[in-house]
Amino acid sequence: MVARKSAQSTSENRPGAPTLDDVARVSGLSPITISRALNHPHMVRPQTIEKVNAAIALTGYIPNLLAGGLASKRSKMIAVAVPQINNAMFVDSIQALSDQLAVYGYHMLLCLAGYAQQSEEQLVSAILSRKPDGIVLTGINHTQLLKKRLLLTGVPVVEIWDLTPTPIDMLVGFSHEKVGNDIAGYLMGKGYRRFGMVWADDERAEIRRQGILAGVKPHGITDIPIIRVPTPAILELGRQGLVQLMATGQSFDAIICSSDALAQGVIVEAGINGISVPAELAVMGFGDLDFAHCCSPSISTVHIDKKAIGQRAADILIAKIEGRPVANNIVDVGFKLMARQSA
Amino acid sequence: MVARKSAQSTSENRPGAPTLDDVARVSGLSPITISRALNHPHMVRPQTIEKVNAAIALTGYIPNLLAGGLASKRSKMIAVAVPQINNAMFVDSIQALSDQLAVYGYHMLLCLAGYAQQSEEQLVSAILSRKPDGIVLTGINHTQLLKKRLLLTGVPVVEIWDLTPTPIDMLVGFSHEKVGNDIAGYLMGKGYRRFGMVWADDERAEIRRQGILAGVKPHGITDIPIIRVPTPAILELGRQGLVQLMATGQSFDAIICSSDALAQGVIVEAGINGISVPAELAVMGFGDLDFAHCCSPSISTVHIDKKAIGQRAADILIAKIEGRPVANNIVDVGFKLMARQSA
DNA sequence: TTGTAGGCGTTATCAG
DNA sequence: CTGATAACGCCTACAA
Repeated sequence: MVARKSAQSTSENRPGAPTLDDVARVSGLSPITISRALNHPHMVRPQTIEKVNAAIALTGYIPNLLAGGLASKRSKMIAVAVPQINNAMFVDSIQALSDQLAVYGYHMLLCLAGYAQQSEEQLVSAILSRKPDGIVLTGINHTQLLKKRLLLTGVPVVEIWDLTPTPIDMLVGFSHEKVGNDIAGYLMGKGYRRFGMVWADDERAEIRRQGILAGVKPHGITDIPIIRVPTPAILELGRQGLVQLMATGQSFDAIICSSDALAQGVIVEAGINGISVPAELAVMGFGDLDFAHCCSPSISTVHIDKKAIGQRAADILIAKIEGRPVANNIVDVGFKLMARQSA
Repeated sequence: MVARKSAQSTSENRPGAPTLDDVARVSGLSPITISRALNHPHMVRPQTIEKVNAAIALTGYIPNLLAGGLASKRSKMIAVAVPQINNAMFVDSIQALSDQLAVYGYHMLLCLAGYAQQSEEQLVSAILSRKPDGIVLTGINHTQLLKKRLLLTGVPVVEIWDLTPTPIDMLVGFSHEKVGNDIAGYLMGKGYRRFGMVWADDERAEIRRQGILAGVKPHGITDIPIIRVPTPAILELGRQGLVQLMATGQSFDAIICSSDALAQGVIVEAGINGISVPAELAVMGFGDLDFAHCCSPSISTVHIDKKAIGQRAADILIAKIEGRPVANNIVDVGFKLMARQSA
């Protein structure tokens, strides 16, 4: 305790991690110059940058984005709220979104409602504390309070996986009602009339169902027997769905499912019961999940460009954040009905 | 412009969002009391808390966790690095991890290496700037520099989905080598000898392969024909895999796949070619994905408690962060071979 | 149980 | 192109 070793240039005697000041001291420059070298290199002479890099390597400096974000009011972070990720539908969009955000230098704070069923409202409120530069929300149904809060803070918001002329801010998705209409039209065109449904408990699936009902109504069909299943929709539930439909004693010539996994389950169950698909029973899916095109029989379904949803969402969100013009705040990525073997 | 309305008590004339000071002013308390009411309610009188809540509601105050984190050195954020999320294996673990983190009041920064193939090292370095309170890493293979960095910063780390006696810090996973051994033992026990493999290009899958090879070696089998496929492993690749294996002209009695999706593909392809499973060809998967138990034939596979991995990882990580004792820094969740119809 | 003083690490602003 | 100064919003001491 008598004589302390003379403090070395860097941080010999300091406990915490090296800071901008340490780098400044080592390089003989001022802190702000280090900051600029890192964030606005074009404002600094090349040889100065080299000095800075050397000092950074020497000190092992890691920037503190909490401090940076506090000072600059930009966190370079995007919050993404999804109901659940173990739903095959969303995963590809999230992956693409994350990839594209990375391109722009942003990180993703992923918030899952999860089993705890924390409401989206609470979730987003909590997230706002992190000061994300932008927010991605799933769907277009949000509480009034949430919308108000979002509008109040002014954070750029992109809603995905649905369509409305009046998004909170921006939107990338497609019309589930139209999907339903097209499915109805396709199956009617093929001559099917005795429909049954195996349907996940999901708000967008419900809109597709309405679209289907609207599509078959002109043909005198006013009701379709339906078995509802919980999310995430998995093969097993499809099997159970068909069993339950058959137990009603009615006869069917086409089963419409709210997702490909359910359709696959219906097909498996049909196979076990000696019902040939599509000869005796047609099966229609949704989503064009990776297995749909190469099952046997391949599944007739609706293709969604899930990757595009994530990518475009990142594009317009970051554009807005960085002040670049956004051509269109509503992006309809559409969909494509894939006529395959099962229906 | 002549006379400005007299400034109202809250923020009428202030541009930014309301801060702790605003709440303090409105409630007639000091900022620190507001802070405590929010973060350490037990240190504040109930009626004071009510006053605070009223003021918060009035002002529409949203805490700023960037500032809070900077001051307290705790960000309440966990960074999670996963190679890709559109890999059915990881999704359930991530969901469970996120759910459990939410229980403890932490948010998840999800970082995907993604298609850009940004190295994990760069990824984690970038992440450290956000000052996460903890980090979850996939697997146990990391560069020396990364390990050193992590050790240096002292952030608690949990590695998941693999096993080693020498983790960086903590670990939740299982032995892929043992899985391989057990698969070999099971199939040998069933009398299969002419093996073929359809295998994803993945480091953990490779370890399982080594385990299988080690397991069959005592029986005089020194090599197994293999078709390698890229990740993510999907049904289609399984089909192609079987086609390619058959094209070699060799005969097989059991196809071992690195994942259930591939196994499903092999089964589909076999079915199309009139090869009966398992009578003429056995098929083994891995992962026990949701569809494995209810396909037809059901898939013999290895069950991993994916949810437990995420949950336990959250548990020990948060325990360590919050200074609670961690009974064991290595958690082996094990696995279970599921003997079903396909093999 | 509540308040005061000071600092967390960075960047905006303005000056040179 | 570089630097000095003053925030950014909150929390950890310590004191009352």
